[in-house]
Amino acid sequence: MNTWSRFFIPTLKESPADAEIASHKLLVRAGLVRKLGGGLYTYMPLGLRAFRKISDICRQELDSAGAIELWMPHVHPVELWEQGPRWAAAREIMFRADHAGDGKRAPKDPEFVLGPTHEEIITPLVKQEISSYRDLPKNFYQIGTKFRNEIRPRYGLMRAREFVMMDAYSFDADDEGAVKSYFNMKSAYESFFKRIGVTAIAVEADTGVMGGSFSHEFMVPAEVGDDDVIYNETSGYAANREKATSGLVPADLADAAPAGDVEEFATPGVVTINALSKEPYSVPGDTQFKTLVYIGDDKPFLVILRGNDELEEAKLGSLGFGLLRPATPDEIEPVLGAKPGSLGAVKGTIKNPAALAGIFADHAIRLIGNGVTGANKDGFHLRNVNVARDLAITRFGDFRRVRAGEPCPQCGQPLQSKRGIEVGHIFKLGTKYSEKFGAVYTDDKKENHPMVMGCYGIGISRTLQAVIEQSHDENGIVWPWAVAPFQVLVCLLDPGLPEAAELAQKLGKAAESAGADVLIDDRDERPGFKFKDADLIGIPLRITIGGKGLKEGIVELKWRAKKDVVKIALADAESALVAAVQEAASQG
RNA sequence: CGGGGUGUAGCUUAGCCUGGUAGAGCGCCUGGUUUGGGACCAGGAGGUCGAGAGUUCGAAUCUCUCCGCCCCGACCA
Repeated sequence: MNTWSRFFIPTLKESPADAEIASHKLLVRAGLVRKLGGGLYTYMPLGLRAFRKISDICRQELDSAGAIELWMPHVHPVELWEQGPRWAAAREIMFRADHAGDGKRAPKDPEFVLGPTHEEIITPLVKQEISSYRDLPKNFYQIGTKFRNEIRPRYGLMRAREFVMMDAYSFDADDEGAVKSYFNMKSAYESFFKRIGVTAIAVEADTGVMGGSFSHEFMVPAEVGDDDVIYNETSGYAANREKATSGLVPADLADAAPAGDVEEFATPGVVTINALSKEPYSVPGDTQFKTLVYIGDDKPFLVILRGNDELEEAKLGSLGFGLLRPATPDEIEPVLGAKPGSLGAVKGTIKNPAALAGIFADHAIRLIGNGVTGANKDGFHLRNVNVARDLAITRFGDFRRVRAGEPCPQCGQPLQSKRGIEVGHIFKLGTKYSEKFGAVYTDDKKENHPMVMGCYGIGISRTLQAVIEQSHDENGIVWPWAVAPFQVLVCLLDPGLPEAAELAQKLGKAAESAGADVLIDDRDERPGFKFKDADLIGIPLRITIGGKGLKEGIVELKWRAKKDVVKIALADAESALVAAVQEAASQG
């Protein structure tokens, strides 16, 4: 049994200056982690215990879902990444793992990188090992360290450079199987989050640099989250804002007839939607066309939105470019013939249309019908611009950012929005990686097919912090039973009293045999000090043994999550403690 | 990488504007008094003031460069 004096829990009265949010402060104050550098943390003994609880439960849930654990290297030969489908985008967040010396080896490009995830490793492995439909499906997973050179590490473990992730990769013979694997993992995730006592909701998500066809994120609702979840309680619709759609544009909307000929008018000095909406022009934002210029794999392209809509940059991913960025004014003028502020996509006004990779319009501009846009001539705009007649659109798509209050795409009721922490992600990848790496199998008709993949991640270290963010009060952490580093704290107020110390041992052992992890606070400290520490580190069940209580013939039982203290006669202490442990364990 | 901030003992910080002996609280060590919600008294250890250069008789303080860290933006588990 662990005693506090022998264990190591360096608690702090004050919050470290560099911690901003509650969970980060508590991680440090409760002695769970210590910082080495930006985004680099040591898991202290107590923190490691909670961390292990989470990863063990994760492992159990994946095992019972039929996934198979393995362990892949963290150091990767760079060639695998160069061969993979996303090297251009992925290399920006990857650490190089060059040799540290300088003399012996000829300087050249990095030979090794540190793994940010393992598609590029597992796919060649499976190509090598599996070639028959008889060996499919398979789902491999590991729980290990990942390295990402985040531009901005943040909030402690929330976005770290080195972090621990469960990553799984499924391989199926066909699409139907892949969908089955996908939903199998989705339900494994759901039971995982339920077991660790975390509210995490699955939302539709963008596939990002991963590629693939569809995807869900698991979000822990929290003010400090980095993501916006757009949802509607009636229909159950929930999506990351990057992916969210709305019912703003009716499916049966007819294109407006032209309202008249296109006319040019002078707008000297007007370079914003807002300026054009004011006197003397008074063109409302929702009747203006906004023309944005982006560079996709070195070629410019246009995106057209309603004037008062914002571009949801992630949605440009559907266009299939590898690298995307906004164009600079210097890049825009030679192509369109004007500076930003007077841009448009009206046929015949674009200076060098051949240079464009395409003109992509958001569906919502069809609501405008006839509107105003830039003339591609500095200081001039065009009116009576008709969507169907005048704009040189390559194709329509969903590019705008959805706002709260717009109609839900499923039920039409207003959408709502809240912040969330992304703790898990599942992707149906398709054959993107298997084709690239030649992971094919032979079916029962002797035909070869690429395997259909899925990939799955849970940020274990991030989840640890999300638990704290979701479960704390002004005094400290309130651990859910299943992930608490210890579940029972025996608070020994008078460790010098032999009968008290003896009782602590006896009750501790009883709780242990009932299945709890027990910590005895045997330190020679004042009671108030020990209670403060107990609240801070958040052990769910506290049993207090003190000289005073012993004289009265009682011990005290207190749940961290509750206010009241229950006094229990000495004779009943053991059975009451065991019953409490069993009850907590059964409720999870 | 752009914008903003910050760096003084293990932690939280004062001092910087207006240059002149580095100070406090917590924590730590010793002794004593205390002991049911972060005790008190006395004594003590602990600081290249992020690094380098410059200005100056003299720099924590002023100037420049670099570095670290934090926050806002884009990326992600």
